[in-house]
Amino acid sequence: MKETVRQIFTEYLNVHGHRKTPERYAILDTIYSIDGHFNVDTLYSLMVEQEKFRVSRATLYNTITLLIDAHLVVKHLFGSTSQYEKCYNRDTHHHQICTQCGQVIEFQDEALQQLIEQTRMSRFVLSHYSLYLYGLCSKCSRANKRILKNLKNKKEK
Amino acid sequence: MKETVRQIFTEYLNVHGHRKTPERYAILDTIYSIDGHFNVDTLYSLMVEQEKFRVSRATLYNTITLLIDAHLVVKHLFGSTSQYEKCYNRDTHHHQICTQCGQVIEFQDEALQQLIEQTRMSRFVLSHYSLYLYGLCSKCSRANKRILKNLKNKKEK
DNA sequence: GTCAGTGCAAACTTTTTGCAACTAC
DNA sequence: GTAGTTGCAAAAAGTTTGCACTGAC
Repeated sequence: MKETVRQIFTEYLNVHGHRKTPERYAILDTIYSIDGHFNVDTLYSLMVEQEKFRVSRATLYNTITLLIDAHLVVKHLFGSTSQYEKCYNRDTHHHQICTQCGQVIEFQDEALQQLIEQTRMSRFVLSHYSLYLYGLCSKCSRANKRILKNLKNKKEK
Repeated sequence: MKETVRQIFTEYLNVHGHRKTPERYAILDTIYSIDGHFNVDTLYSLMVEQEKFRVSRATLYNTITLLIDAHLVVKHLFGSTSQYEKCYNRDTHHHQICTQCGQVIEFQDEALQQLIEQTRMSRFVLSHYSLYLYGLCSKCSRANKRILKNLKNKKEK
C-alpha cells in the first residue's frame, strides 16, 4: 500500500516537474500510517516528536496541497481546523459529526453513495463530494436525557 | 416573513433569558434580507456601510451563534471563511462548489433529500446535514477544455 | 551550477476574549 | 440598580508569505 502510493506520488511529481524531496515522501508515509482524520498540528507532532523527522509546518501545508492535487489526500472542513485524510483505495464513506462533543464517526451507506454519484447534474463536472450529518452521538444524547430527567425530578420536588 | 422570524427570535430570547437588544433584531433583519450565502465581513459592511447601523464584529459573531441555536441561521464551512445563510422556511438544498473559481451553486434534488433524511442511523440523532459536491462549473470546465485544445494545437504545429 | 524547495519567523486573516461603558430589565 | 450586552482592542489560532539557505536535478 505505502509502496503503491509512493509510486503514484513519484509519477505525479515527474509529470508536474516537481522535485522528489525526502520531506515529501516522509510526509506521504506518515499520512498513510494514520487511520482516520488528522490536522496539520497532529501530523506535525507525529513527525517531529514521534518519528524524529524534522519538517516545518510550511512544508506540511505545501506538500498536503500537492497530495490533494494528486488525489492521494482529501481535505475536510468541519470544526475550527482543516482536517485531512488519506484517500487512495479507501471505501467511500460519509461523516457523522456530533455537535456537542465534536466526535467524527465515519459510516458507509451503499444506497446513499450510489444515488449521489448517479445524480446527473447539468452544467457541472463532479470530482468528489462530502456528506456531513450533524447531530448528537449516543454518548451526548444519553447525557442530555439524563440531565433533562434530573431537572424534571427537581422541579417535581 | 421578517415579522415571523422576529417573533420566533423573540420567543427564543425569552425562553433562554436573553435580552432583546436593537442590535440583535437589526442583525436578524439584515440577514433575512440577504439571498444566498454571506460571511461576517459582508454582513458587517452591509450593516455599517449600507444600512448605517453601527455594530461590532464581536456582536455579529455573538448574535449569529444565537441565531444558529434558534435554528434561524445555518453555518457552512467551504472556502476560507465561515459562510452563513438564513434557513427559516427555506427549501432544503445542496451545494455545488467549483474547485477552480469558488462559485457556489445551490440545487435541489428530492430523491437525494428523501434518502438522506430516511437513512436510519444507529446511535445517532440527526439534526441537520450538508452535502457539498466539488467539481468544475460550466464556465471553468469550458475554459479548461479551451486551454487543452490550444495546447494540443501548438504541439501539432 | 541552478533554481525549486525548505525552515524560520513574520505577516495576515478569521474568530475569540477581556474589560470598561452602556442599557434592557 | 444589576447583570447581560456591546464596542473596542488585544490575543489567539490557523494558514500564508518573504527570504536566505540548502540540495535535487
